[in-house]
Amino acid sequence: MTASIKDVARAAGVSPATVSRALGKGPVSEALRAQVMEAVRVTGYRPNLAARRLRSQESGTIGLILADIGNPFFTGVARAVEAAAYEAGLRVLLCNTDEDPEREASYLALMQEERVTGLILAPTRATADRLAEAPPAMPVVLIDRPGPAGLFDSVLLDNAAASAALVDHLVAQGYRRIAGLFGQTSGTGVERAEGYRATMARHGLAPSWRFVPPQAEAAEAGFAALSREGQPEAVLASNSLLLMGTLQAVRAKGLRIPADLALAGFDNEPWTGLVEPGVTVIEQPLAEIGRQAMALLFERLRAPDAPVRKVMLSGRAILRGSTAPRRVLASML
Amino acid sequence: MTASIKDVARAAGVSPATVSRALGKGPVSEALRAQVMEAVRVTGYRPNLAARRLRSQESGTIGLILADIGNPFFTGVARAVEAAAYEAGLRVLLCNTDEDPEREASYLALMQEERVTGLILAPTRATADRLAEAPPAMPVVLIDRPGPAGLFDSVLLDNAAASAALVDHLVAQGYRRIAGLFGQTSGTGVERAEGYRATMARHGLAPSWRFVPPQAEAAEAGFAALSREGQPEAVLASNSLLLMGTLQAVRAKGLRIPADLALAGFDNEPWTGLVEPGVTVIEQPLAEIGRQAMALLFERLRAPDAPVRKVMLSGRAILRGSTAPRRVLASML
DNA sequence: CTGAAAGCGCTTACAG
DNA sequence: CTGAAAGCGCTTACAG
Repeated sequence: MTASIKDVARAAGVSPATVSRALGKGPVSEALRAQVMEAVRVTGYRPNLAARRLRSQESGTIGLILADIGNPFFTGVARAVEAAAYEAGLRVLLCNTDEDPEREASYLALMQEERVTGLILAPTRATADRLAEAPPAMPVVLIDRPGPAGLFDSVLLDNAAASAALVDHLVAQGYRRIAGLFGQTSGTGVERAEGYRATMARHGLAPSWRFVPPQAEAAEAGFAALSREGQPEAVLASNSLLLMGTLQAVRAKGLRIPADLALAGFDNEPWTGLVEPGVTVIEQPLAEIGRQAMALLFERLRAPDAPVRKVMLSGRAILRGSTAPRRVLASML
Repeated sequence: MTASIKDVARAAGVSPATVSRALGKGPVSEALRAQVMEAVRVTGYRPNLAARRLRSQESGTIGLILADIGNPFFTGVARAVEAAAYEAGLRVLLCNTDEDPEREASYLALMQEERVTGLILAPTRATADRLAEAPPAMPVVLIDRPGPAGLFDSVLLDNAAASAALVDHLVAQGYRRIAGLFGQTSGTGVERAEGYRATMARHGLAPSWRFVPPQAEAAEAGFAALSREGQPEAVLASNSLLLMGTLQAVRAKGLRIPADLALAGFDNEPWTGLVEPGVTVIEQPLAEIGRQAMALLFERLRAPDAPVRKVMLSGRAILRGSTAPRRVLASML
């Protein structure tokens, strides 16, 4: 089979301990180190990580559990996490739950079995609740989605402020009947819905909203349901999948944007700037979320008993044609 | 720290061997199994995968090395691979190279060190070439991109046929000056370019193309370069990032599609159907690519010496407004 | 069916 | 700086 450290030792005429030291940080004379390197080359030796981890009791791995690998928000965050981990000499074990609490539980168990050094997690609401009862054995940083209050370090967007900014903008542009579609599986959806409702109330407007599964098809159905309650003048969608689904529904019904319906949402994906008109969105600082999550994790590893920290990042509104000022008269074709 | 199998054995009043058997497939009496399960519950025991792998000499893991986790093509394939692996009781170790041969080499080394059971890989051209000299120690299946001929199982799109279909369609719609932008890092880009050139020749048309890095920004620059050689009537882009970059360049120049320029490319991403007009694309069977890759891997594990197999899948052309028939007269605003 | 023992491939005190 | 020995937490022939 594959060469082991013993084979290398034999080829180099040294002990296995010396091979281990030469490959690691131990003190070895230059002469022996060279012999060992040559023997490594000749034998094609590759260390066995399972053995190394078992012996050293260090996995050298960060776990990253995300809700949807197909969502550019999460891939953007994953990139940043991986870059920071790589710099620190750590590996990333990436898992995708598809918003399924059962898969989340299964991956949480896996992370324990892998004895990962730390865990970065974007939990569904169901898992966020359970996290308090059965906290993982390693440090955890929550990203994008809130967990049980005060128990875990977290990096979150200021969702209430972001929703408020969108509603304020729509109101300023002349829209009043503003409806909302929010993801039902995440605490983030709840926070954005709260921000929406509070801001509508502040403006003295009646809210009209639905919680739906975070998928484009669900948004189409949700939009149809909202429309049956009275055609809205504008729709706010709490993530890019819902935004896309809403746009598809709008196109299917032949509605014009923004003349018949204004549209705003979250995540500045390339397509939101390519459709006509462009869609107004809240841009999230993906890379910063990933970096901050790793920073919190490292600090937690250094100081396990430090107080729990919550990092709140602000989104940035990107205003486009989908929320142009409302024309009260019927628009002229 | 965490409980080990010894702790469970002590709590259950049995030997570690019995615990191991109760948790695995070994023969254990129902009574002892129940005792063990209760002890597992009490101690909160989770098996240590590093120890299990070291002892059993089985990683239970498939490696998946992809060129770009941000490309929906690859996330789609990854989903299918993970689903098939999960069904087989295997884990997936997912790595993202960002088209960087150095990172590819580093991840190939990692896969050896993890002793993964098998490897699914979408290599850059640079790595594909090197694969012949230093073949990995485990079975390898290439996806999306060709490798050294006849050495590895592979699942590929029929790229020449797909390019030909797009060129034939453009020609049938009345376009003649058809330019091409192709990704330079992958063998796929080369195959699509070949198909483009051969089909242009078959129609007696002069080809005009550029190889560019597979990024939207590079496509904008590449499109500018092509335009300097004479404004094309149509552009073919060999993947969705290049397609998006071309569309952005077209928008920036104020060109109308298809009146000033027809556009066609690869990958049926949602945005290609949402922009106006929709963009004609070749849809790839993402899930099928992932499934076939896993199937080839399993067969290879079962029969290491079976002949090398190459699975060729066909794309499906989705025709949209971006390639509507050419109007020879200046279009009327 | 069950237990005692060996050993997977490493790293790391312990001596020298 | 170097080597012999122990041991990380499991699984698996080997006996019984």
